[in-house]
Amino acid sequence: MARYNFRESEAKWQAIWAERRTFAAVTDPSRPKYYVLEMFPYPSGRLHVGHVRNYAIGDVIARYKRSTGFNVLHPMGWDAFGLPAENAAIAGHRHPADWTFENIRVMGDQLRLIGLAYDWDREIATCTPDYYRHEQKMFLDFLKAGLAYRKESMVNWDPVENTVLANEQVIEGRGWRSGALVEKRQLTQWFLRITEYADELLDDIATLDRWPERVRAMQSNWIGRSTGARMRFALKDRTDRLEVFTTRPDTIFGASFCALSAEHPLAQEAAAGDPALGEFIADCRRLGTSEEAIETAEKRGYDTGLRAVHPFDGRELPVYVANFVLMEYGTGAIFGCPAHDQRDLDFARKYGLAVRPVLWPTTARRLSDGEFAALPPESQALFDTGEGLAVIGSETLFHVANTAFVATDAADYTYDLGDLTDRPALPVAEAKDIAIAGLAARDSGEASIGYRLRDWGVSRQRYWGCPIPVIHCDGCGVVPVPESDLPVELPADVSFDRPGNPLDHHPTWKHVACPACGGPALRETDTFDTFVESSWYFARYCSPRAADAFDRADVDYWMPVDQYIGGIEHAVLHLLYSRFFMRALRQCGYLDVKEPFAALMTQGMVCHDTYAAPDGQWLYPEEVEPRDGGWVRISDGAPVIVGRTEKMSKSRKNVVGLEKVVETYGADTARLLLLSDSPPERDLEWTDAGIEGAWRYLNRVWRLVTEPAVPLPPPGGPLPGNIGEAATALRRKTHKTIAAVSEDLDAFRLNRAVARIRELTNLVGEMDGSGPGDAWALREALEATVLLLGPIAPHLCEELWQVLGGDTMVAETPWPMADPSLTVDDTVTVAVQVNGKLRATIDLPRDAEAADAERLALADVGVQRSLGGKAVRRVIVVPNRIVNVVV
RNA sequence: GCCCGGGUGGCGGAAUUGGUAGACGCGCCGGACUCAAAAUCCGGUGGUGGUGACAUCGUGCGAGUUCGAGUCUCGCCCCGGGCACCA
Repeated sequence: MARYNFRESEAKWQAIWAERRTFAAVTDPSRPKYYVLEMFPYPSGRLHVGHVRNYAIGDVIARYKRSTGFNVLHPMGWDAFGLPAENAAIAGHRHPADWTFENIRVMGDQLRLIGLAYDWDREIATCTPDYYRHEQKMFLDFLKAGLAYRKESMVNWDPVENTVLANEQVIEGRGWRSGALVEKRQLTQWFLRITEYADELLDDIATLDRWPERVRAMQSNWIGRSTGARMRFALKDRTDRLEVFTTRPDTIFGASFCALSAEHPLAQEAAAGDPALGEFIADCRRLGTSEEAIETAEKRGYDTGLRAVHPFDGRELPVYVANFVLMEYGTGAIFGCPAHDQRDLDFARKYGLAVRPVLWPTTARRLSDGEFAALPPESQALFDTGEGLAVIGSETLFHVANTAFVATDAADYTYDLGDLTDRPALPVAEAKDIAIAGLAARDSGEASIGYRLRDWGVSRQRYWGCPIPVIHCDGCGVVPVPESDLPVELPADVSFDRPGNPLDHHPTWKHVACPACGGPALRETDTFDTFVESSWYFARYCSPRAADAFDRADVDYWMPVDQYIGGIEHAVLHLLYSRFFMRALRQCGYLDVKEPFAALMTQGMVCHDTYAAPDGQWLYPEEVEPRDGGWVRISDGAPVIVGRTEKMSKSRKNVVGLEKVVETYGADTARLLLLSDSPPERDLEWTDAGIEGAWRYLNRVWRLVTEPAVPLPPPGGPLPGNIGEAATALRRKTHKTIAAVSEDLDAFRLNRAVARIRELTNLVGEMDGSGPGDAWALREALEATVLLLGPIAPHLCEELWQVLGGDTMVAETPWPMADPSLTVDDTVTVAVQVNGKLRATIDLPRDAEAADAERLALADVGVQRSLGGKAVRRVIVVPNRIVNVVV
């Protein structure tokens, strides 16, 4: 029995696809386009099977869309700048470029090994000047458009490495590599004005109807728009006023204090005359970022002695510096309303500040004098001090003690303001409007919107990134590099023998003549955050060799990406930055796209069991084997602890090497397992049994095609006149499968598509070929099987297509069409229920009359038995589905 | 705390607009072939009771709507992920 020789076939077809440039995409406005893209990888070393799922999913879609007539763009490239290359340079004394390009070569070969239908002619690497020169030009245009600017900001500074660290690189307050305590340092950095587009980025999420709901929610939360008011409090004995931001202007009558962030200018000023306050502010700074402060979340404050005057009732409110007020949000100052905000209540309880309830649940009612008199004295005391008692319904006491009442839809407003007195069941939104109008009338505030989103800091004190194309001149200030001088290339001769940014240490690179005055000047030595490169690479693929960033005809044709596929870990940053970048580029006239990704699919992780040796060391799967019901280390027979199944990662060593799998089972087998064992968006468990099962199935298909039950007629022959029952059944199954698989692929149900094809295979396997027309039906079924399986197991299917006598490649053969007359059956099996319980099934002609269905159902012996002679009250007939007899 | 997902056999997972729950696969059990094994093929496989046809229970829990609920409504429980002193 011959086995499929995948080694030979896979190499052969990969060579043919490459040689014929089968998957090269050509702009052709006369044809419908389909752009499918998987998030490009960072070339960090080697791929394992877990990395490949993403690409396999995209490949199925690309191949499927191609065969259904779309002009498909499916490119691949490298997100090639980044810190790991520099770390490798420091550790291994290799140049980051060498290290990066070596990894690109290795990983490219790995990707080619699994037969992905990429247009390799469009391959790009973001670390090449050909790529990043355009990014520098974009930056200069952003600068002109006011979308890029410089400002001082706080950064995480590693004093040992002399560099800025990203938040993710700070672990428990220490640098991830040096272990040094990280300092907060004020640095001048470049920012991109993403907040300019905050509203648009938020509102347009509604148009992303083919994005996962959770990604849309995460983006919304990240932008974090909240509407409210800015309001100003006069300060006693001062001429300036204190401005605060609030989302709840309707609770203003409950205000009992104001609070400032430690960084607030007024706090700083007050600290100048109060050393204890200065100490407190320093404390806040220190604890501000530590894990401990966030864990305990203890509210702390310090009275500045300042007094704010309530704009409506003239009460004087103490002004505190409080550790829970953030300078970066709103105005860095708040008013505190303890009765209706939990944080403010916690703070008020700690510092003995008044709690003034001013609105109530609509289900509460205030007490009559008589009821009040009947209350125990301690409750009356609470009410007198404004702590608030009321009755919910007629029973429950409502008492503002340690839980603030936060109304969201409507409330009974009970404070005294000419235009807002005792308004029961007032919608909160309306109350806010009334309060804002009151503020405006007193020149004390107006409606305002706050965002959580901050501008994007893009400066990194790093070598292996895109140089920021500006020059600093003592006389002229910041001078953009003239476009004719682009690209600003990274110098190759750098040294990593001391900490800090090699660009800064380079003897000559940064010394240049000022483009404006010609005098001596210094280049910017910071480079861009690598998220900048990944914010526009997908558009560059449309015209990867164009002299400008984009060829308009190409980018207009191909963009947006029709289907983007990648990990959920990029749900916010990469996707949000890319959405911003398209808008910014549009504003600067580069292209006319707002949303770069029309549809997004976030694939699940590939997981595997973990193995640990007795000493706690992780072991690779190939280092262990099952023995006597347990697991042991192969080298010495030591017992192995099988840990829980986790995402494949090098650190846990629970990875399966790509080459190993491809050598043992072939690329198609690996692809089949990755695509069929779970829905794409869910996690998938890689198991030996799973890969064996996939391998077994492909061999079964191989056998069924190469050794059919009866000799197959030549391809393209006419349907024989005499077709038996078995052949007709197979034909129906074939056409139903074609229809169902097409639907499943359109809906990304790859696992179900595979299940459908397997069903067809099972029926093919049952055919003995003895009936009239069997051979013809078998050929039809096998051809369909090969074409339907083509996107999933492309090498095997090309090989089998040849066996079947195909004169084209599967990759260039149109998707099979289902014959609609064969996708519906003449007879249907209808379930018969008695009182909703299944009692029998009957076969009926399709679309039988309800009366006939009822008659035949009642005639069924099983139905008669369970009726037990009882009178039929009612019969419900759902055509072609069910008959329910009610007794 | 808030926002998203989920909860179905031993396991991964199917199930159209409410209409035969468990497709397909893995595993397991039994059998065929073989000196034996591998590979392959055939049969079985939600629980309980029954020799059996069959009965009965069953989609996290509790109610409800309906001729009929995995699916819809209300109230809970549990798991996973994201966000969070954001005023």
